[in-house]
Amino acid sequence: MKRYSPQRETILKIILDDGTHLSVDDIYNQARSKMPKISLGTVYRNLKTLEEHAEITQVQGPQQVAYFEPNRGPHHHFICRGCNSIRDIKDPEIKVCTGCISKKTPLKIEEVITTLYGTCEACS
Amino acid sequence: MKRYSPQRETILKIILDDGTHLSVDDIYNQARSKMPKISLGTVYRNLKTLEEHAEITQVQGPQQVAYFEPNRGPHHHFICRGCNSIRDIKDPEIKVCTGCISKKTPLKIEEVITTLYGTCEACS
DNA sequence: GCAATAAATAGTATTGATTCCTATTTAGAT
DNA sequence: ATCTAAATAGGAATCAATACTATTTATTGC
Ligand SMILES: [Mn+2]
Ligand SMILES: [Mn+2]
Ligand SMILES: [Zn+2]
Ligand SMILES: [Zn+2]
Repeated sequence: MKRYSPQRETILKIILDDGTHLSVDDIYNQARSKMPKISLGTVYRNLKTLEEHAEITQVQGPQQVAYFEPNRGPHHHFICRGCNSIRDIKDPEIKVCTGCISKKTPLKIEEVITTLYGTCEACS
Repeated sequence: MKRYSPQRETILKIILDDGTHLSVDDIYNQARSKMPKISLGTVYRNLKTLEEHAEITQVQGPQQVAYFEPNRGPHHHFICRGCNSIRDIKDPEIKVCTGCISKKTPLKIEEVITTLYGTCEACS
């Protein structure tokens, strides 16, 4: 982190306190209630910086919209096609054998993202 | 398919003939070389229709860009972070135990999408 | 403390993929 | 041949994200 700023602290705190998956707009609105003059560009810039420093993680939600959550180790996501809600899946059944794949291709695999789509209880 | 149109046939043929993963712009440009007056809106509309009728599949590429390919059964994708190229991964090692998960959650899982990110040979 | 300076910000404009709108054309049915 | 719902071309609008820029602010060295 190159420099400290109250805006960055505010944004990080919002994400840590919430603990779930927040859209940029969620974060922007919450931040504005604390710092009315904060700009949307600042939110985007800091989200990027915080992600680069591994303090938060970006999750690609439905319709290409980004969501952010605190870094809490590798896990997967379930996205409800009814209400677009996102929730964590920690089930270790979802495990990809990266090593096995690596032996068979000349590709360097750096990350594997598995996302489950379906219908949540509320939308059933 | 509600109705036939030469535009739709042209678009489908481009995707079937190519066989790889084409961006909307790729498809639009190829289509224009055959039908100079075709509009971008028509390309988007038909891609959506063709996908709804399961003749093609949409792949979500990097940076919110959609790619399309012929329907050729379930498989996964590798996306190179260097050149943004997409390629198929058919390795059966990538297999998620949907049944196992289903037993543990009240969520209805309808689709599991696994995407691998990394660096291709050319970009290494 | 006090400049110097590099980083960060607010506000605004711009981009770029996708969708929407509407008058016109067209494929398929009777 | 006529009718009508579906599809089209062309353009405007949307919307998340980024870029730009003048101004503010945190940090470093005196
Ligand atoms: Mn999560
Ligand atoms: Mn594919
Ligand atoms: Zn739901
Ligand atoms: Zn590459």
